[in-house]
Amino acid sequence: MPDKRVTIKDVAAHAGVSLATASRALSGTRPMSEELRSRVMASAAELNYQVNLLGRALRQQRHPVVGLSVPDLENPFFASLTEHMSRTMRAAGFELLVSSAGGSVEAEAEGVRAFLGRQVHAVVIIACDEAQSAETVQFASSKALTIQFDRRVEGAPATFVGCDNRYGMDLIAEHILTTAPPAKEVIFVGAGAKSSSARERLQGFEQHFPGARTMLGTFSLAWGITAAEQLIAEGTHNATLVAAADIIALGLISGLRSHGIRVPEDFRVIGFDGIGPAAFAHPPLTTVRQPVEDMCASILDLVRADSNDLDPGASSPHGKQVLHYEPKLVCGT
Amino acid sequence: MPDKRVTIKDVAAHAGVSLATASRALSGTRPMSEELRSRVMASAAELNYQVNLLGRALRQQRHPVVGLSVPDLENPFFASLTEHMSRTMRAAGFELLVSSAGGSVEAEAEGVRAFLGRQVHAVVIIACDEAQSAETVQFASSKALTIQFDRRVEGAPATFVGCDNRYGMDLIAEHILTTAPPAKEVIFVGAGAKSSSARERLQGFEQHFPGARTMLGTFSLAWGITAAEQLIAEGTHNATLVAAADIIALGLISGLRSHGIRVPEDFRVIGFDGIGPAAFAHPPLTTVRQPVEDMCASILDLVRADSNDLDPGASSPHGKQVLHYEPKLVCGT
DNA sequence: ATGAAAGCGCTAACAC
DNA sequence: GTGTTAGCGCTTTCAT
Repeated sequence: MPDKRVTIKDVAAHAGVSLATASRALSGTRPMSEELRSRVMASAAELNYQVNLLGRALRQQRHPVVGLSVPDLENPFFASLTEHMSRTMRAAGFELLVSSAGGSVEAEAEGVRAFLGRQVHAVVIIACDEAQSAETVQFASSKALTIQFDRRVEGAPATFVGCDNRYGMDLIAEHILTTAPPAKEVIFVGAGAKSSSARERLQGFEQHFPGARTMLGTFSLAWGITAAEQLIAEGTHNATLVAAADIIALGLISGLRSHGIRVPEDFRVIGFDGIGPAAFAHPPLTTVRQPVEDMCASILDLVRADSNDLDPGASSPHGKQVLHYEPKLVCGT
Repeated sequence: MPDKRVTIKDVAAHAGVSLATASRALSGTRPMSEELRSRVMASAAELNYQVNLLGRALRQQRHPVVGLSVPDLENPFFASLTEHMSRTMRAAGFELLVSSAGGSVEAEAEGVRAFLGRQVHAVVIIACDEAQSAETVQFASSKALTIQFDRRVEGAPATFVGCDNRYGMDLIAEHILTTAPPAKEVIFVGAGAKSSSARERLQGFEQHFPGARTMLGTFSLAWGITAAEQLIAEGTHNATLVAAADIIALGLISGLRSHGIRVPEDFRVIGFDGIGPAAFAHPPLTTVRQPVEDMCASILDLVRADSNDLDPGASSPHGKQVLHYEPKLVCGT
């Protein structure tokens, strides 16, 4: 049964001091006599006092809260990004609000609106849809520091932090060309062009393998399985499959093996992202690992820079920046 | 570049009405002339006005926000629970705040404190540690409606919503005894007793297979792989492995197969939870699926009941309740 | 139907 | 070093 609400007023009364003194004691922002301070702290503890951050934020006109919008937490890559962001922000004294769009742009918009209504210091958004999320990113940018993460939308004036997908494909192409039998067919199993990452990876692939076959679905295990079955039904043998994401690659492997096809003997499968389970696959998946830690650190820097910006909009260039991080090849096979 | 802050005062001034009128027009809480209302709405739109939820919450002394604390988002079962909670709450008009503890009870405590400071209507917590999280649950209970989800701590006066782990083990035992060759050794691969779910599943197993071997690690893919390697190193052949979670089961399969061992021919593996990837394994993992949707709906009911409770603590019994949901066997093999 | 004003909990000027 | 007070943005009596 929750306590009756206890405010700083109650603490002050209990300690026999003024509100200001109680506030100063609790936030430790001003020097004061040790005797009073400890008396206030004792009262606070006794009354089970907990600061009301709403009141504080309203008064201070700022609070250390960052909102993160992700497309879908069932996708392990996004779950991992969220976990890393959570750690990074917490360590730096920022609270992280998370909203999962569950694949819906409407839900995404609603989540971001809620962030802004809650006066978050910054919005970090992994956009659901390259086209349809643009409005949401635009809107967020008009209200708070907004950072696009991993996926970019068209023409929004918000800084982007993500990995260099083209370069990642360069690494994969190089790996294939230096290790695979040249006769082997190379097939791209990607996702529809609803996100910049899907598009860039596809384009990167096409640049290296012009005319090669491409199959597009969604970033999901299910699509990988479906694609595998399609390939089997068509009688495809012995190909190198380049997946646009580890989750698709794992689906491919699962789908191939369930039909008795050997990986990597019959089919070779290569992933992208570097999620945990990829390393544990049998054999370990060859993939391109995104430098998630570096990207999170970069976002923190941006948030901090804006935080220190006492004259907002003056010194810091709020223009669009693009911060690309280099992924690294992780050879499994 | 963010706008200068625009408040309801600006809207009122722009529309040439009082603050009260502007507020009523925007929240639609009172009847008023259509002409004024539309004028206010137009001004709000023109000024790109966005309500400040901090001010509203402070004034109303409540807001429709629920905090969810999870142990670790890299665990796909928790990611899935989070995704489901997000959908459920959003659909019901509640905003969901998510905090991931990343396995640390300190981080968990910090996250929950932040929730409470933010005056959340309810706290839903999947406790990290059966013993060490007790204090945090206790504390949350003293400040807001608190619901324990999936994992329970010792002696906290907070309602619990989760699946009936003992019953789940009954189902698994029955399945094994009716389908496996009796000679096959049965081994439990679980997690240390840091959570109630780990403990209950272990106890459920021991009840059906007294004296059977048990191996305890963590709820992770890595532990499943390690356990598999340990079994192989010992020369174990042909056993039925009961994993305490799908994620462990998937690790076991991966570990076994990487040494050329066939599943399910040589070893049979059974999981628990019913996460998505389990269904896509090859062959599909036999597991016990938790009724996640029902559990989320149940939590929503509890939150709503408390929400409607205008005289808090009077009608609703804020005592400890235990709501068990029945898992269902999903046969993969 | 509309406006004036109080006040949610908190902190930061400003007095003393 | 401590107290008094204004006010952050909002809703909601209470008047009119």
